[in-house]
Amino acid sequence: MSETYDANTIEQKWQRVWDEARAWHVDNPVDPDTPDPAKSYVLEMLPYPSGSLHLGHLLVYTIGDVVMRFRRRTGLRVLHPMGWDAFGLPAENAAIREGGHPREITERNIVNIRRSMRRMGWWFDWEREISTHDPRYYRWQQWQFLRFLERGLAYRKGAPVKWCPNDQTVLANEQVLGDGTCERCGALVESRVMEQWFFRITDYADALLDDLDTVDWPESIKTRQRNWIGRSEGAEIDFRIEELGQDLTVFTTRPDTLFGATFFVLAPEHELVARIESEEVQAYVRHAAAKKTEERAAAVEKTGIFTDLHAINPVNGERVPVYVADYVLTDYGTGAVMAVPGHDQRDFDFAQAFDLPVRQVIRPAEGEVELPYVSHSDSDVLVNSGEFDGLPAPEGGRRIVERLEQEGRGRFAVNYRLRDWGFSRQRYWGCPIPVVYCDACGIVPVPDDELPVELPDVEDYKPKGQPPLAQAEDWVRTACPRCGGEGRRETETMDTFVDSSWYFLRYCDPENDSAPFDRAVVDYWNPVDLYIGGVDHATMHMIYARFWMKVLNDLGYIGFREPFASFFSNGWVTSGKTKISKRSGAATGPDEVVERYGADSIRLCILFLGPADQDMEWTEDAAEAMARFVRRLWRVVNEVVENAPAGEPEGGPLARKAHETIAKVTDDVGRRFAFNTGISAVMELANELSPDTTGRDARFAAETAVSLLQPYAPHVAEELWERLGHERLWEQSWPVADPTMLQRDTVEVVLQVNGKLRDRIQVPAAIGDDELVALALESERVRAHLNGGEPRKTVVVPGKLVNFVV
RNA sequence: GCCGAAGUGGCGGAACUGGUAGACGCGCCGGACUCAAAAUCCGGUUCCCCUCGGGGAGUGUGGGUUCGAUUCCCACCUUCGGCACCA
Repeated sequence: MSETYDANTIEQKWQRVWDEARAWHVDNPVDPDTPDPAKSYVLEMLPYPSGSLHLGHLLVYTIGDVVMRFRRRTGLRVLHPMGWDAFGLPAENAAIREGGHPREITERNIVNIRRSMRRMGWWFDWEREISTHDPRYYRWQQWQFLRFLERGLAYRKGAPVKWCPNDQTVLANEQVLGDGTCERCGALVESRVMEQWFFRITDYADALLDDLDTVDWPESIKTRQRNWIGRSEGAEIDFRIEELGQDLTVFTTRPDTLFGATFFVLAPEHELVARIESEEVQAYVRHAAAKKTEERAAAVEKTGIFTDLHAINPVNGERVPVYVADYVLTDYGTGAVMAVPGHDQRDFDFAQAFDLPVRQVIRPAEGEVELPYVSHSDSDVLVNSGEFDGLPAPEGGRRIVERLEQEGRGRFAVNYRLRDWGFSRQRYWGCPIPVVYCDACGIVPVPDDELPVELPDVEDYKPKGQPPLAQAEDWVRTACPRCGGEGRRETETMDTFVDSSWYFLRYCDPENDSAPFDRAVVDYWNPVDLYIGGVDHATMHMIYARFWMKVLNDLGYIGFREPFASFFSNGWVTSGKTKISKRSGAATGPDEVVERYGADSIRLCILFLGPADQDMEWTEDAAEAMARFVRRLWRVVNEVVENAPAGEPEGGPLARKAHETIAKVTDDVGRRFAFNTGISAVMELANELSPDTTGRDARFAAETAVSLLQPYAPHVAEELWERLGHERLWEQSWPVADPTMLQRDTVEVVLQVNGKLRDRIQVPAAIGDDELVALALESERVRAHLNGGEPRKTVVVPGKLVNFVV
């Protein structure tokens, strides 16, 4: 009897061995200019270094580790790095709350998490580790920002921004939740106009949309990005405001309804509205602007006010009243709409409330409908539309725009939901923006040779109207790089999404101190072959990173346009019905469960819970079950070592089963990412082994099970491999199923009558159809169900079944 | 409203291109070992009926295609997710 299984001892032993061998490291190629079909870049989204690992981390990094180990053993050269998304609010808030410097808190967390990661047996190339708060990293981010600035891709403008009164910072639209609260702290978000830094991501809207066709991502993720970009085709139409003698442009996707425009509406935030002198109008605007966006959206009753202005419909010269109403959104289109109450529910509601005319201009080819008629089909025709009457609606719309185009009063246009990316933050713990404000020269970039602009220490991280960096007076006051006069540094910092837009390039060349990276090395490894992470980053992070790559490509720094060739989106891990995330905190600490069950069992557990791309509920029962399996495997393999001789397998049933398992696991892990069924297959093979299984096939089956389990449970696999008399399993080629072993001499054939299973018989695999049918008809059970009659029809699936139809 | 994904035992889930539905695991039941318990091992476990040979039903619902449908088609219901007063 061998000693009992002790996870901790074994796991620590092998982790030492791997570290000594630097088994997790991969060198850059000697000749990066030669493309290498055997290279593979496997990357998981880098973690935010909060206090400790959570269950979500357990899943992502275990998936990545399993894929990486599998790919290595199939002969690929795999890059699998790790780094820290170290800047950001949580560390800063912790510093405000508990004192201390965000840097100290962050670096302490990094030490903890790195230790936990090694404890899990995850192989990351620690010689490539980076952290976004390291000046050696953000220096090159500043450098890239300056390149963007030179091309006008980074710019400053006053814009209404979402302002979190609690965090005292601007939020991206994406960081405001659906109920109008702050993603981070839950406070109600307000609207403010501020000078902000923006990246011109909207220039890339079409490229971001089109290039989705070139990547291998789940369709649902692509759809989310498409929704996010929100492209709609339509037309811009100029309405002359009679009293001001000025044109106002509206965007519409329904130019075919232009003749039905019976009034005109401006959003309260529209710049024209501010110039209206009427006290009544201004009172309404104040009232409307004070309302929260979501209240406005929820309101069924339309409110608004007449402005005394009139707009001239360019298509028919009609003079229609101009209203201000909060049902028109400032964020979409131009913030002004032509209202077509006959064919839009919102406009209709407003017309009813304000007693405005409703005109039908679209009619279904057959029959009448009640207004508003908002659905549309290709068979609809235009009515009450002058010379365009009788045209099918889509064509009519086109013709209307074409005519307006000739007259210079309209044009075909595309509108996007996507806004430019506002990336400045009024917070301390972020990458400084390397510009200087000079009264004489304006915005002056910091010269490349003065980078990095290092983040100075400040007394207090709490923003009080102005960014915390403003306190560092000595740092803020600096000579203007252009004229040498008095200048002031930018005190805002970059959104952390900038940090994560290019980190995967830096891993390729982390030590480079003359450039962000060497182009040849980056082009060798990239694009990332498999990116793994949560759906929560499907829009923001993954759109920003795609944008960044397109810009770098346009500027000639990289040779590709898409960062992530394929993407695996892992599910949410919940525990006790609460989401495990950095916000809600982990209910069960992974560190404790690892202590209790061992890393191998936990790795198996998190993957066995269910399909890795679906949400799953963490239970300790599963950890218990996996620990039981590992112990059983341990015992059984040790028994095999004692009882079963080594040598060529004999090709019996056990060897065959082993080969079948190889085929199954290879497919599950290598192609389908079905980690749970891969584990099941190994368990099934292990179930065939028992204390009294002997013979060379038993030995072979045990070796196969251990070898196949290695990506999942690397420590115990390595230990058992050694006990089976071999060395360095991690360097062994992945086993290949022998096709001849997958074929059987005899096969079980199912016999059906009218599609119902009636019997099973063993027949030679090579049997002919006629012979098989003859054998099938000998079955008593089949004959009983044929009731002595002859089958009307016989279907034979060779090697599988015979179906008699009566 | 539009778009996307999914509905299978008591539970998590399997079934890759239409071919033995319920792999693997949990839980439960029975047994072995034990003074006892834990641990471990062996057997059983979709439901209903049964004369213990079997028989019938069954993958959200209703239709369809097919010798045969969890898988394909149509309609519907439910759940989850994304987008949305988008003019």
